[in-house]
Amino acid sequence: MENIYWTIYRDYADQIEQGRLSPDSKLPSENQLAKRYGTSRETVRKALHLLSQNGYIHKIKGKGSFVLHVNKFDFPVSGLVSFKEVATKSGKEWNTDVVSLETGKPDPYVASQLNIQGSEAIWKVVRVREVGGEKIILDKDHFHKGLIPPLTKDICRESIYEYLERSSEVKISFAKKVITIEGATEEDERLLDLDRYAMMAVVRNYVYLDDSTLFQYTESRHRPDKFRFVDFARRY
Amino acid sequence: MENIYWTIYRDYADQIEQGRLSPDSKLPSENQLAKRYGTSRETVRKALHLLSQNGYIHKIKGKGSFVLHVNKFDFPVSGLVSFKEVATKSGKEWNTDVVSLETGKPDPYVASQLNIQGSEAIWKVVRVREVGGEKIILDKDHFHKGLIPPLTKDICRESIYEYLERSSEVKISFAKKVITIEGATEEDERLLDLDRYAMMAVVRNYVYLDDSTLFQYTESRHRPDKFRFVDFARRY
DNA sequence: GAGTGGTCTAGACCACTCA
DNA sequence: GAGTGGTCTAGACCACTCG
Repeated sequence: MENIYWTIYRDYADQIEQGRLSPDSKLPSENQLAKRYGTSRETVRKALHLLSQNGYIHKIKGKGSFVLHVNKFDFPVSGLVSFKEVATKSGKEWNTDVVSLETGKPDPYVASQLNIQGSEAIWKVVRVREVGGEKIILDKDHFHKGLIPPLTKDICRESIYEYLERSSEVKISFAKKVITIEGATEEDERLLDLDRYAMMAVVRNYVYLDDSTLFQYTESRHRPDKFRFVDFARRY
Repeated sequence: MENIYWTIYRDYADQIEQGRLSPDSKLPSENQLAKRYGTSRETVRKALHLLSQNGYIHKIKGKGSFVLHVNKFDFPVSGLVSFKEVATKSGKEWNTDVVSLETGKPDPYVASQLNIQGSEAIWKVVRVREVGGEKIILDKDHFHKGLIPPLTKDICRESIYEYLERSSEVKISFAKKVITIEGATEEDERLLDLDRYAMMAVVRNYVYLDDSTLFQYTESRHRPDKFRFVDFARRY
């Protein structure tokens, strides 16, 4: 139940994702929705605004709200979605191999990325992502040790995000992604099925908590032929 | 003046961009802002929500709204910003060379991307972007001819977006970007300073109008060492 | 003219933080 | 307990679309 606007948002986001509402079809008007959910029009508008921001619908003044053509299975979808969420949605066979899970002092580069001073310890997780039988993505995660509950290999094999969200001590708030293209390293070649590719798509992810402290730095290295990033943007 | 919430948004976005409000500093409370702008709290909240979505500020319940560390000069900033906007903000010396500007029938690939049927004509613009003396980006723009006012080489050398926004017949609403990495083509090699690079970062941009018709398809091909894409995302 | 979404108001109650 | 942001309400007026 929770928030009314969130309920409305989920209702329609789910219907659109599952194709039960087809593209170009018209949503009920804001007044109708307000009556149906027993709430005020402004609350309905909050939900529709969210749907619009996330590329589910499009609103036209004087006409109504319409379902957009959503390309499902875009990888990775823009935003803060975890590998597991994306992989399971895509329906492809996938697997995560935890190469290493250790705790200790960060090397200087990571320390600077995480704004770490002095002798603070971190969790360092290295994972290889296998999709369709090929080792394609190398994920190197770094967390402030003091900020999260203890990790295990089993948790890393599933989804660290799901674990953190459930354990609820930690609230993820926002993130910044930087995408660049860089030469493959010796490590990439050793751990992945690189074929002849010499370059990698590198996504650096900086994740912040609710109180705006930086708590995670992740480097996600993708084989270029399998890399695809989708971004939906709206003018105001 | 226009909308109140837009005025408030611009006021603070400008102050933060120009560094007149330093990171971590606290904004006035929503009630104070409502008084100061002679408006209601909900309207102030709309402006703050926009600032928050765009990565300018961060709101903490019970405490207030705080300025985030904005990395200026990130190229390209997430969203619908044109090359000219980004280039001028970065302060680097830049130049646009209009390789060709023609109108006619699209080839089959572009026609399918633009959802063109039958004998509709398009504008096709090919531009080379030079930054710091190097030809780095190849932009191939395609517009439905019937949807926009006529283009000239001079307009293409400046900013097509500025021109379209001023001419006001056309209202850009939302866009979808897809980033992939692909092999360099013979055309890339001929028109750009590619050095030894064999791959390109390709950004396909699908731009829609207010009535949700697709009106532009652009392929933006970047030399990999100069490519950088930044995305700011928020959990709700 | 009826219906739609866009903006705005003046309140209300809540959960949270901090002194 | 005073102040903060988060949610919600029940209205209002406007600009726009369409028959």
